[in-house]
Amino acid sequence: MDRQDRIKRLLNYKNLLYQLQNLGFVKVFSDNIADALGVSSSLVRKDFAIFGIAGSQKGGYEIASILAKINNILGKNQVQKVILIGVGRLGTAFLQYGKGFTDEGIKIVAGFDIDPGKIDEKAAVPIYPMSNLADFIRDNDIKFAIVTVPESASRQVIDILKAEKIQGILNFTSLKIKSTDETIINNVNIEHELARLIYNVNQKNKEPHD
Amino acid sequence: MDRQDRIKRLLNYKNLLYQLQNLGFVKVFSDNIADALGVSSSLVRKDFAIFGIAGSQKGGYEIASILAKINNILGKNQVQKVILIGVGRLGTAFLQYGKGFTDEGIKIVAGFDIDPGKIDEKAAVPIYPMSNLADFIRDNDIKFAIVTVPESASRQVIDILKAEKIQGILNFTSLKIKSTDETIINNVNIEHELARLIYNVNQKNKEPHD
DNA sequence: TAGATTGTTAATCGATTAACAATC
DNA sequence: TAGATTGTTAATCGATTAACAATC
Repeated sequence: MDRQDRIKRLLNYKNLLYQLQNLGFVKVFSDNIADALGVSSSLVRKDFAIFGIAGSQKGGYEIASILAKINNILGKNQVQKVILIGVGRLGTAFLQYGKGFTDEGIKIVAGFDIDPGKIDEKAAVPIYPMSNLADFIRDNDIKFAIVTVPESASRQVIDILKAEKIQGILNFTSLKIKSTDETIINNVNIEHELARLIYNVNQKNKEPHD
Repeated sequence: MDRQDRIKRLLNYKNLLYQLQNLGFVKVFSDNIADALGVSSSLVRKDFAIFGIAGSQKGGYEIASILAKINNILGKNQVQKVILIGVGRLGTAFLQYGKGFTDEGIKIVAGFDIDPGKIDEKAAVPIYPMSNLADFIRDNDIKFAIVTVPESASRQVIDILKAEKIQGILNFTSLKIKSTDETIINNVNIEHELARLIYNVNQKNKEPHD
């Protein structure tokens, strides 16, 4: 979990700065960012220094130029095509979400499912049968996939994606899959997020000083 | 992000051990767990030591007893009641998911929405209007909430939850909200997870040694 | 016993923080 | 100028790892 924290903070900086920009702000100090996000100002400056974001001792950092830099770091200049495997409840939610992802320079270009009842090749985001998956990835040069299949299908689907040289997988199944040299896998386990929240609250309630 | 990593690993140990148990395994070595999850065996033993899980130099660790201990640590002996605010696509997905959460000792007991069309007080998990929220929390002694409302409603909903003394919030809106002394907030930002995955892949592709 | 694994200590590593000189 | 903030260095902190004695 080395320097993933730094990129996580970078994404948080981006969100905050867009909000400030909407409020009409032009410049911001590291101290304000620190307060808003609950980190230290040293860390904000250190992060900015590492990502090559420069400020001035006069007016702090210019929001527009930080955002330009961050978007550049994130490669938002070009839209990233993503496919989604498993058009269940969760998968459908992501397909419908659409706009939000577009803001991040991300576009879900197709969904795939084994259930023939789910297929809809004419939809805004077309849903194809699994048999089309390999060809679609190759024909459209897809590098990223979101996996929202049931746990029982998880391993098999991910093996197919690896075989087709998908480079990045966002895995929502409860099976934690390790990254390989070829494919980076980001496991998101919503049950675990909830379990951890509950643990942290229970832990806090145990503390004597209330 | 101090010792949250340790509890995250604990949840991963739990999942793996249940799978091993299904396979008929009774005992396991720290080295096997380490290989399966991509961590070092020292770290597995250190984690176990810290959580009070003991093994033997003969046959390693007994799976059943690790699981009992982990479930005890996670407080799974008693079911945790959770409410969900915002019955949109994502919220519905979680409501339908049900079973998965039950396995974790978590039960979503009600949903809430401002849209009168969403209200369904007779459903398996009843959906109530927002006006019922405060009373429901008090009458049922609710400590945890999942927030899946649109970003525009996010701040307002979370303020209400805080006012009603909700102790833990799992926040899926893109607004990162800080925890307070009273309320722990776990922010899950799916756009960010995807953006980070893409960043990591692009970063890897940049490396000279391929 | 010989071999292998746990449990634990000390060393390492890296991230965060504190502090302050440089700068506007 | 005086005051305030950045950029950066050194100190701190804590988590991970390596190593090995104790143990089965």
